[in-house]
Amino acid sequence: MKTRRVTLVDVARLAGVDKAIVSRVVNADPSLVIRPDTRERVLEAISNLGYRPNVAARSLRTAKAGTLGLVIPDFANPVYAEIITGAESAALAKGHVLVTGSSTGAHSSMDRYLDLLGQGRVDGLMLAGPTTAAEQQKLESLGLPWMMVNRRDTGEHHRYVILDDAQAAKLAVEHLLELGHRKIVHVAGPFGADTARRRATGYRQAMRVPDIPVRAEDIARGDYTPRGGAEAMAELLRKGAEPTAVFVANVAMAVGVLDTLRRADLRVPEDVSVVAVHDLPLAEHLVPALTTVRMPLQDLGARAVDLLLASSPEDEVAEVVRTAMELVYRESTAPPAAG
Amino acid sequence: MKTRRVTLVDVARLAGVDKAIVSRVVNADPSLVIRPDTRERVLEAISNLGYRPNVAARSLRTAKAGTLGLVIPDFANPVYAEIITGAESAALAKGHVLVTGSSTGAHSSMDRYLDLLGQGRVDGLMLAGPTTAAEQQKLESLGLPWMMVNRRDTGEHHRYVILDDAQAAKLAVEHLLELGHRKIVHVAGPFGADTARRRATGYRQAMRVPDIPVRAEDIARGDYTPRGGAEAMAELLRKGAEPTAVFVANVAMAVGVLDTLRRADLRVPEDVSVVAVHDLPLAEHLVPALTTVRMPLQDLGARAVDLLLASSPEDEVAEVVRTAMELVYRESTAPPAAG
DNA sequence: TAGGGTCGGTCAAACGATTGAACGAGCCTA
DNA sequence: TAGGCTCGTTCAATCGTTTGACCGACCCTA
Repeated sequence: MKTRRVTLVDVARLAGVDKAIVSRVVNADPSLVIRPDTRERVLEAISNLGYRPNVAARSLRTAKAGTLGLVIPDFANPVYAEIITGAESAALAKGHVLVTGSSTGAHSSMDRYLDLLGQGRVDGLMLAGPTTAAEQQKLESLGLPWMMVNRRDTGEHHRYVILDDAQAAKLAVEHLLELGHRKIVHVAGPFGADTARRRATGYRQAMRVPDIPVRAEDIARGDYTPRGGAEAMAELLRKGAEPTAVFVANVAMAVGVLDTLRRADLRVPEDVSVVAVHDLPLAEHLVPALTTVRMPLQDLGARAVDLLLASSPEDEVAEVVRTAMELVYRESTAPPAAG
Repeated sequence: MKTRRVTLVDVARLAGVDKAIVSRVVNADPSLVIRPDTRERVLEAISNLGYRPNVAARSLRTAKAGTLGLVIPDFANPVYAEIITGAESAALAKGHVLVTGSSTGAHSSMDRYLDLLGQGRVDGLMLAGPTTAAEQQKLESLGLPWMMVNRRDTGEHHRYVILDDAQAAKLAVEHLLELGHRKIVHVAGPFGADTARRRATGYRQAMRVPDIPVRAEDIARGDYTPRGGAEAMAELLRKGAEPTAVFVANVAMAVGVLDTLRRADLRVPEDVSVVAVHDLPLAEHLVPALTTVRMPLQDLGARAVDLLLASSPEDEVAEVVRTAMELVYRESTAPPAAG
């Protein structure tokens, strides 16, 4: 019972019109003038036969795939889950399908993807996470619009969308300042990540307002992982800093920071307050529940899609998404102990 | 500088051969007999021009998209992240691209996806997570091979791949038994989830070996969320069960279980041991670090892809992936307190 | 009644790759 | 030297849609 797939021609035959008519009806071509009853016949034929346009043929003809690509480092990282969610939603709203791939799996890599995507599989490409200059070079050569998401690209020709990380950091630090903290240290992210650099800048800026000096030993760097956070916190304690509060550059490191503080018999928030960027679902279930700054990561993903669809390969794109950020006040922050 | 895209014809012209030759070289057609120097010329032309086959044209001709679809409920759930990772890796290994979509977003739904996928966008479809009978009906009508992943489908015509959930449950409960526990209760998953039912069955089976009776009040049901787990645990305590150990059907609920135990001033593992299925990255960072049973979720995703690619729409597919499972012994389980 | 406008369609040429069939040039054999 | 075989390559139809160009019928107007 090998039912051949239904094509435009089948519909046209059933409706007694030319396939061109059917095509224009399907695509709501504004230049089409048609009698209501003819349109009715066509629509009926479509639904009777269960016609669905063949995407390959359409793509071939129009040179548009109706698909966008998003490459992330790792599906297991919840930060990317939010970006994906936002991007998918925006893509669907514009009638596009989103292909999300990870660049760190056993069989995957940027290169592998660029090969597989070939020509005409996607209309544009978004890269979240680290990318080498060589890869950016290769991207340019594809002739596709592309964009870095949550990372500034290097190079003179800019194509990126990022969030206002400095502002997020400020919100976090201001929260600590308002609670009365003055000895506030910072567990920063890796030097290579520009998000980490912007958050560190925001920390410094916020500390400047009440004119609290930030010494070198008030900042330690981790690699955005729990272990990295634990080590960075340990380093801060070892250096003799006796903070009443810690601003941590991401939640993964905050997990490690809490571990280290627990081992050092420092209670959170009684002895030390902890606040981190950004508000992952996980934050609520840590012990104590973590105070965070929620960043608009879904908006970031959505905005990337919109910009991508609106841009040509030659365009310059550089945007900072400034949707409101919010401090989520939970149990890990409190006023410093008196005295 | 609108450089026209490079096609087979361009390559053929440069190499001084017919485009048929180029096509066969690109696809490594075994029926092709060709002089080594000709092949060399072709390959050189390909690389000089940077030729990449047009996917749409190829799909149109071959009626194969080279793409598989995977629909999950939610990107933020780390369980699906593992399935995706496995599926992506297997798809790439077979030269296919994986399109992953979520069915619960603002603009997405099963239906929306089925429409968007149209005809010829994917060669097969995998559904992880709940699906209605109506949706299964619609899937059948697409004429595509499809498959439920980590869920048994209803209906007489089976298409599913699942894991051995009962075995996972047994491993967890046996671990508790070996530690010396006998008062072991179960926080089960929602009735609608067949994974939950299989895990409950495994719990009962394991308890039968040492002939420990399982009473109705030894099992409470949650909805696979932290809150659900917390409530189920509270219910168990209220019912007067004085367990020395809890087997929890998933990690999300275990988070809630730990909360409830903490609130009830029961120490873990001194007063109550807790073990859960499956080993998410998160488990290691809970307080105390959670003992779990690691299930081969990546294998599940990979196997689904392999089966999908090997099956026709009419085939029956029903497989239980039995890759070894492993108990991950952490801090939340210990022998029961003496006396 | 010739000329010009709508209306309501039809025609046919792309888009780029795949693939069965055909074909010419050598060479071998009888 | 004709016929057949192998080798290496070319020919051309085909996949299903899109879309600019064209066309016939009808009505209106001068």
